[in-house]
Amino acid sequence: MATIYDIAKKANVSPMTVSRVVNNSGKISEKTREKVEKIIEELNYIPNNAARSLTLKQSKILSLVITDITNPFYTKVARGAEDKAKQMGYRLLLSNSDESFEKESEYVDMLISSGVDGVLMAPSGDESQKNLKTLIKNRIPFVLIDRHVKGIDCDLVMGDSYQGTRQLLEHLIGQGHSKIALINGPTNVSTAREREKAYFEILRLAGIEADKKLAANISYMQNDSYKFVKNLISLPESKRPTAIFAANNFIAINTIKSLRQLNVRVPEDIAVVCFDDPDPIPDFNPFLTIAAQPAYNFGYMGIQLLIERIEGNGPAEKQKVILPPEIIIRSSSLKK
Amino acid sequence: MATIYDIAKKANVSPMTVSRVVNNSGKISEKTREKVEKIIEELNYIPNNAARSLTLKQSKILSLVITDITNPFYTKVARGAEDKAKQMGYRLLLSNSDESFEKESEYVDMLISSGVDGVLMAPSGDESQKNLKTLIKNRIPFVLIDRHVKGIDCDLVMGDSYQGTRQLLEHLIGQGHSKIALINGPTNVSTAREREKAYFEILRLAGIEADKKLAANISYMQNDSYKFVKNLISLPESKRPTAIFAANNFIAINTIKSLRQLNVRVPEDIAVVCFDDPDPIPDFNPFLTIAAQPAYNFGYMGIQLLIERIEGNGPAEKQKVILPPEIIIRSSSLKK
DNA sequence: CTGTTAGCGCCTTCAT
DNA sequence: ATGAAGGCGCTAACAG
Repeated sequence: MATIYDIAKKANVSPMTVSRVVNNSGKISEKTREKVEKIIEELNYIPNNAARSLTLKQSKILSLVITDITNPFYTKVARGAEDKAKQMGYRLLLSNSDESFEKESEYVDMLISSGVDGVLMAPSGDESQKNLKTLIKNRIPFVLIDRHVKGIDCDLVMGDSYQGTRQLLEHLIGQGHSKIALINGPTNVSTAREREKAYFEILRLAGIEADKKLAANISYMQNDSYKFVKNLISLPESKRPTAIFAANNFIAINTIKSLRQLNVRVPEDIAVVCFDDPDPIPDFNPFLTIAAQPAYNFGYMGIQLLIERIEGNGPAEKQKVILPPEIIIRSSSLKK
Repeated sequence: MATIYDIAKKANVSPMTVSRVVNNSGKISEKTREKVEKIIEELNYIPNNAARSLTLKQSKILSLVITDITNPFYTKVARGAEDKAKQMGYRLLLSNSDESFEKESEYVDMLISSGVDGVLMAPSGDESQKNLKTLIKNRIPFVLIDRHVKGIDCDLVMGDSYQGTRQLLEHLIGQGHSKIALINGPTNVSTAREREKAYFEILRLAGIEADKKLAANISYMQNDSYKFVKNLISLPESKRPTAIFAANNFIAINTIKSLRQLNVRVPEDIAVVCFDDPDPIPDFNPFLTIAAQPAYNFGYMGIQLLIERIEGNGPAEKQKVILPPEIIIRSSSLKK
C-alpha cells in the first residue's frame, strides 16, 4: 500500500533516497538510513514488484514447467528447484504440462507475459522445440531438465539413461533372464529414445538376440499397458518374456497392475524393473527394483544453472550436467 | 519485446486502439480490429504483465502455500489448484513452508511484494495467524485449506476430521481392538487438535477407557515416532496397544518403519490406520487402511473460492466447505 | 551524500 | 469509433 513517496514525505527526503535505502545501493549516511528505515517499518512498506519489474526488466520470478506434479520424481525436482530458488531470492511459478505440447505452449505464452526471468523445463517432447524457440525469441533464458530436445543447444541437467539401463539389464541378466521386454515412453521424448537404444545395445553386447516384438511405446499419461502386457503373456513359452523393463515409475506401476489383473505374479512369474521410485518415501514399500535418479538435484542444479545464465555468470558454452543413477535392487526382480 | 506502441505505429492507429483490441474492450470497427490483430500476430506481441499490474493493480498471479510438496496429499492439492487457476486465467506461485512458521513468514513477505492477487494456504499452525494478519493488512484475499487458524475467520476448505477419525476408530473397534494408540501431529495444528478430540470422544462413546499414555504428538517434519513406538511396544501386555491411529500418511509410514525396526509386524502384531494415502497412485500398494480425503478438490475448490473473493463475486459471509473423507479398508488393519 | 528528471508499458479519463 | 494526456511505483542517469 505505502510507496516510496509516502516514506519520502514522512522522512523529509527524496524518493530516491528511500529507494537507495531499500536496495542498499549507493551511499547513504547512517543517520538518514536509520530515519528512513524507521519509517519503512512504521508504514509497513513492502516494495511493489510490478513497478520494479517494469523499470528493471526483471521480476525475480522463475518458472518451473514439469509434466506431472503428481509423480514423485517431479515432486522432488520441484522441491529442489524451490529450495534453490528461494535461497537465491527468486520465486517459482508452477506449471504442469501433462506431457501435452499444447498445454505447454499455453503456459509458455502465459510465462512470457508474466515476465519471468527464466524457465526450468522438462519438455513434453521434441515438438517442444517450437516453444523453446519462442522463449529464445523473447530472450528468456531456459534450462532443460531430464530430457533434451532435438535441435536445441542449451544448458541441461539430465540423468544417464545408458548407465541406468545397463545396470538394470545387467542385473536382470545376472538373475538368469534372457527374454526381457521393454515398455517404453513415446519416442519423441529423448529419454525414451535413449533407453530404447541402450536396451538393444546392451542386449546385443550380452549376446542376447532382442525380439522387437517385446518392445513397445506407450504414453506416459494414458499409461495403457494392459493390451501389450496381455499380448506378452499370451506368447508361447519359448518367446514369453520373464522380465519387463519399464521406462519409468508410473509405467512400471501400471504394468504391474496389468499383470495382477492377468493373474501374473511379480516377481515369481515376471520380474519388473524401472527408472525412478514411485514412492515419495524410499524404503517404505521396498518392492520395485529401480535405477534411482537424483531428482532433487535435477531441480536444484537446474535452477542454479538457470540463475547463472540469467545473471550472466554462466560460461559462454552451454553446460550439460549428467547425473548418474543409482541402482536399488529390491524384490520385484529377485528370485525367491 | 514488442509493445503496444510498436503495434500502433505499424498499424497507423493510436496505442489506445491497440490496447482496446488486446483487451476486447470498448468499441472498435471490424476493419481496424483485423488490421491490428494481424500486426499483433506478425510482431509476436505478448502483453507485459508488469506494466498491466502496475496500472490495474492486479497480477493474475495466485500463490499456493503448502507445507510439503513431497507429500502426495499436497501434490494432489497442487494439481487441483493449478488446474482451476489455469482454467480461470491465473498462474500459481508455489511455496513450501516445511511446516515452519518462519519460512511461511518469509514467503508471505515475498508474496506481498510480488503483488499476488490472492493466497491459498495450508497454514503451518496457529502462529500463522500473524502471517494471515499481514495479508489482511495488505488487503490480499486468502483462503485456508486443510487447516484453520485460531482467531481467523475466512473462507476455507477442509476435511472432516471427526468423521474420518470416527470411521477409522470404529473400524478398528469392529476388528476387536480396544487398546488403540494415537500418534498425532503437533497441537498447534487444527486438524491434529480435532483428531485428538475426536479420538478421545469416540473411544468414550464406544465405552473404551482411553489411556492418555497411548497418545503422543510428534512433528510432521521430523517424524520422530521411533522413541514413542518403542515405549508403546515395551508396555506390559495388559496395556500394550494392538492398534495405532496415525494422524497422517507420513506419520503412519514412519510409524510402520519404526515398528519394522523393532520387529513388530503390521497388521499381525499391531494394526495401523491413518488419514490420507501415502501413495501417489491408489491401489498400487493396497496396504494402509486410510480415511482418504479429496485432496484434488481441496485445491480446486480452494482456488475457486479465492477467485470469487478476489473478483468480488463471493458472498459477504465467509464460506466454509467441509469435504468428507472416504474410508478405504486395506490390510494394515485386517486380521488374517 | 542527496535530489531531479525521465521513462519502463499499459490503461483510465476525457476529449473529439 | 478513436486519440491525447497523465499516472501507476520504481530506479538509472545525471546533477549538485
